[in-house]
Amino acid sequence: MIKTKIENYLGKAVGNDIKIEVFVPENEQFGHYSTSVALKLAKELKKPSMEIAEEIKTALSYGIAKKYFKKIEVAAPGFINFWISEKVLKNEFENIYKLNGKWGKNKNKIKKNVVIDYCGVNIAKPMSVGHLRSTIIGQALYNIFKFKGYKVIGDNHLGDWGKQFGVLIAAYKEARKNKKLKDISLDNLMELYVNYTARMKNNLELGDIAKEEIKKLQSGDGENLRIWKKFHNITFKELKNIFNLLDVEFDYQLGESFYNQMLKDVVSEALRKKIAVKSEGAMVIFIEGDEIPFIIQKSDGAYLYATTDIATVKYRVKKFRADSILYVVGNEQTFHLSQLFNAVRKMGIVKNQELAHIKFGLILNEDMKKLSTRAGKHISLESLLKEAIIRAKKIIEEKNPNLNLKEKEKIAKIVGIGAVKYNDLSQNRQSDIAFNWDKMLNFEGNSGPYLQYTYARLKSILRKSDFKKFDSKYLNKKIEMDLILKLEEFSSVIEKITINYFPHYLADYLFGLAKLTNSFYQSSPVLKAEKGIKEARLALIKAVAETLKTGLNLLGIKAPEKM
RNA sequence: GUCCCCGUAGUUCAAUGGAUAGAACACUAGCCUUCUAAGCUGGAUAUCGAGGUCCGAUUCCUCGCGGGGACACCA
Repeated sequence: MIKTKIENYLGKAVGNDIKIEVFVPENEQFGHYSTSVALKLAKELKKPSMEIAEEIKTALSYGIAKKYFKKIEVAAPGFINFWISEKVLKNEFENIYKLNGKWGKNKNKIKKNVVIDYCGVNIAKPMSVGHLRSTIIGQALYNIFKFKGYKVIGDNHLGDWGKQFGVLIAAYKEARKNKKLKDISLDNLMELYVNYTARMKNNLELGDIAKEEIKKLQSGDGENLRIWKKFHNITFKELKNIFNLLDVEFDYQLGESFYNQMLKDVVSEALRKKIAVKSEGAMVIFIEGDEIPFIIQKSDGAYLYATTDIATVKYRVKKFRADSILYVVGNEQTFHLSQLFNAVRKMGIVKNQELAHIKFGLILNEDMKKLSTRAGKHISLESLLKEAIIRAKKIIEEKNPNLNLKEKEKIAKIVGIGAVKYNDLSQNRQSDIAFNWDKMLNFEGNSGPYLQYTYARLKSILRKSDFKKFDSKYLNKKIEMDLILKLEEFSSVIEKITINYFPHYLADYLFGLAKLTNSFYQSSPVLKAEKGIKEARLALIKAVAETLKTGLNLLGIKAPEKM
C-alpha cells in the first residue's frame, strides 16, 4: 500500500512517536497524497510548521525515498504534498492486477472473534423497511470483516418471545373460535394483532386474556407452545423468501426464546454479585449517571428483554468467545444498549471485550414521522423489493430487449435489489432516512445500477478480446495514473471500515472508481488502441472490474455480467 | 421536564480538525455508422443563528432556534 509506505518513510524522517496520517487530498494540486504532520509537530517542537515541513522534505530527498516520489512540495501553512513516481504506480498496478480482485483481502487470519447482531426481525410480524437497514448494514459489515480475515459470527436475534405473543395467541384463539381461519398468513396475523390491540383500549378484559395467554406460554403450556411454533413456521416461510431475495445468511438465528432458560440465573447472579437491587418491587440495576435503572425483573416476577439481552451477551462471550460484539440496531435503542453495556460490565460478564452499538437512523415517512408497524401502517419489505424488481425489469425491457427472458429476470432481480441496498449503504447510517420510492429505486447517477452498469460494460469489453500479457509501460495517460491511484485506495477504505463501521465509505469509493472509469473509456478507446496500449488498457479495465465486483459483493450487491 | 441524535444547494446525501465544502436528482447546453446513452462533457445554487478553542471549524465546546428519538416494569 502506497499510503502505509509513505507513512513509514515519514515515520523515519520525523523520528518522533507522533501518529502519522497521510490522506488523499480532494484537489490534486495538493498532491497524490498529503500529510499535515508538520502542523501537528509545530507546537510540540516550538518551531514554525513551514520550517519543520521543509526539514522533513529534505530528509525524504535522499536514498530510496527519493526514487519513490516524483515530487514533494511544502505548502502553507505546513502541508507536505507528495506525488508518486510513475514507475512506482506501475509496479503497484501490476501487484494489484496479479491479485485479481483478492487484493485488499487479508491472507492471514486475524485472531479476533467478531459477533454481529443484525436483522432482529420479530416473529409473527411482517418484516418492514425498518428491518432492512439492520439487515443490509449488518451483512455488509459481516462481509467486510470476513474479507479482512476476522472470524465473524452473524447472529439474527429474533424477537420471538415478547409480550406481543399474548395478544397474538389471544387474537388467534378468538378468531379460531369464530372459524375465521383457513390458510393463515403473516398478513392475517398482523391484521388480527392490530384489530385486537385496537379493541383492547376500550375493553380491559381483552388485555387480561392476553396477559393470561403470555403467562401460559411462558410457563410451558402445551397448546400455546404449539400455536407459538405455528407462528414461527409461518414467519420463517415468508422470511426465507426475503432472505433469499436479499442474499443474506446467518450463522445463527438464536431468538429471545432461546435464552428463556437462562433468565432466572441472570437475575440471581446479579443479585449475588450485589449489582442488582430490589426497587419498587422490581429487580433493577442502577447505572451511574442514569436516572432510570435497568430493570431485569418485573415486580410480578416476569423477565424483560433487558434480562434476555444480558443472557445473550453472556452466551456470546462464553460460547462464541466473542472479542467484539456489534449491535446493528436503530438509534432509538441507544439508551437501552448503553444501560446493557454498563450492566454486563458491572456484572463482570464482559471485561476487555468490545461492545459497540452500530446505530442507524430510522426510516421516516415523507412527513418525517416514524413508520409504525403497530399502527398497521407498515410498508412491507417484500412489496418494496418486488416493486424494485418490476421497475428494473421495465428498464431492461427498454434498454436491452435482445436479452432472453431468463437473463432479463435474473438481471432484474440483481439490479432491483442492488438499487435498494445501495441506496441505504451509500448513506451515513446514523442519519434518518426519508422514505421515498423514487430515490430508493433510483437507477441513475449515484446508484447501485450505475456501478453494476459500469461493471457490465467493462466485462463486455473484456469479452471481446483476450490477452495474456501486458506491459504497464504503455500506461502513460494522466487518467490512467489517476485510475491506478484510485484502485490503490481500495484496501485502505476497507481497513477504515473495520475501525469505524461505516460501510458508506466503501459505497462512496466504488462510485468514485466507477465514475473515473466511465470517464476513462469514454475518452480512451480500448479495443481499437494500438498493440501494447490495448493490452495494458485491458489489464487496467480488468483490475477495475474485479475491484468493483469485490466491492459490490462486500456490500452484498451482485455484479451482473450483462445488463 | 431530563437525556441522546440531527440541522450542508430546490431535493436526497458526502466531507479521519485541513487547503477553493464534494456528489446525485431535478433544471439546462452539447456528445451515439468507436468497445451497452442505466453513459460521457459543460453550466447555476449550500454549512440554522451567536459566541469560543485552534495556524486552520461543516466537524470540537457553550448558548439559542428548529426537527427527530428515548425516558420503571413493551421489545
